[in-house]
Amino acid sequence: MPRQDTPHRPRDARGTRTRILHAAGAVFSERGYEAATVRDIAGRAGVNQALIFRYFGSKKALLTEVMAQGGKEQVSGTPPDRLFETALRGVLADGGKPGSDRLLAVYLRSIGSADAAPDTVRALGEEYAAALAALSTADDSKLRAQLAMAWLLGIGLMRVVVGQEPLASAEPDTICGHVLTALDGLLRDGTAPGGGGAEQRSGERS
Amino acid sequence: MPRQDTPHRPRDARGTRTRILHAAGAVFSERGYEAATVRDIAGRAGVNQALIFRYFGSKKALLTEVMAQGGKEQVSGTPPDRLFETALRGVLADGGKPGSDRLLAVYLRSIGSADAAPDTVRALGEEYAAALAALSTADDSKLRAQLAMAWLLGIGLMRVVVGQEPLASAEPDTICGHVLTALDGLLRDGTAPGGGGAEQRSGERS
DNA sequence: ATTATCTATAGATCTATAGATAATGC
DNA sequence: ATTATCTATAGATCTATAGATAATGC
Repeated sequence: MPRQDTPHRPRDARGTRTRILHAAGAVFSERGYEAATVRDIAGRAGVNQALIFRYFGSKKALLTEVMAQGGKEQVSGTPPDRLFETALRGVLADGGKPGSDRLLAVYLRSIGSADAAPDTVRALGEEYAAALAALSTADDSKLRAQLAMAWLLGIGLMRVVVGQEPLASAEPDTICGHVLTALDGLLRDGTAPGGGGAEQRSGERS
Repeated sequence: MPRQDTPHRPRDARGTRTRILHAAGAVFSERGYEAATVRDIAGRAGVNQALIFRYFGSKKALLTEVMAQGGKEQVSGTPPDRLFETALRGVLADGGKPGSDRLLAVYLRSIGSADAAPDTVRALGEEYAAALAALSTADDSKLRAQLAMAWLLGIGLMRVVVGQEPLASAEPDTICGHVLTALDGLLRDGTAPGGGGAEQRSGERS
């Protein structure tokens, strides 16, 4: 049998770690946590499968690290009144490039199976919602902010994961216009909404 | 070794099939498609594991059957102008009882891994969106309807799967009020939204 | 006799580890 | 000498099937 044409690669600990992280982001976002295998990830990263355990310890720890990258900076680096639109546009920006869009897909695809995912989503959503809640003077401003975040996630789910048309191919500007218009009152007003179905009964203001 | 205390159960093909379906709904909704095992499901149903393959052929076929049950009746049985609120209240109704709430959790938890899930969600969403789209005279009424459906899914995701507070414990009436108020214009108007952030740039029309 | 139920296991994964091999730094 | 990379495999699943056992219908 001839010599395998895979001799040892050059030694580059940091580079290998980064390659694994990027590959994991791609594979987790495409297949979800359970269906993605460490061999898939190692293959995509072009590294030996055992190195994943050397550098990250376990598959779950790798997912946690993938989910931890990115995310928080956006909250502190964006003024609250632009935060929602910025996040929404991040979701809408199509998914070729590595970044927060891919991260969203990782969350959405792993939420069902990996027990770490709901915690991470909850923590991240908590931060966004707290910043958004500051915009409203309503006493249930946090609930309102979370409803807005829920819409954002739902749009990402239908567009990126489910791929439902025409939503999946619609212009970001169009979607953004609809959503921001609809949410304007919810996020800004302190007044109780009056139109819809069954709002808090009108006598009850205390 | 003494006789096993599990002699053959009474023969009840239809009953067994039903028990498996119900147990599958519960387990899939709790753990997601990948993490749920046929042994879990058989155990919960109180039947032998091999019967799942006898009655459904494969684990994936079982998921498909679980997802197929329920769903469609609501669209045809509800007037379009009540459809969204009815579906939203179904999502908000807490999940002890077996029904469409459980079904939603199955969808949300399996969307990442099972390749059948996105198709099913897309098909179901298509029906809802088509009915909802009839309410609006806008030329992008289908997109608007899908945005509404996306909100519904997102709320379910944050409330049922992620369990984010205060959203998870908020009164259905309160959430319903906020959401219906915000969506009022989106689902009813034919006029282009004018408020938000970055609507289509005003000069660029053709 | 028919067929629902159960036992036992094949066959195919997948994560994780122990320890060999080889590239780098001194 | 140190340590990044690779080989080989343990150990633990999990889906699915072949065929034995036993409950029902005639």
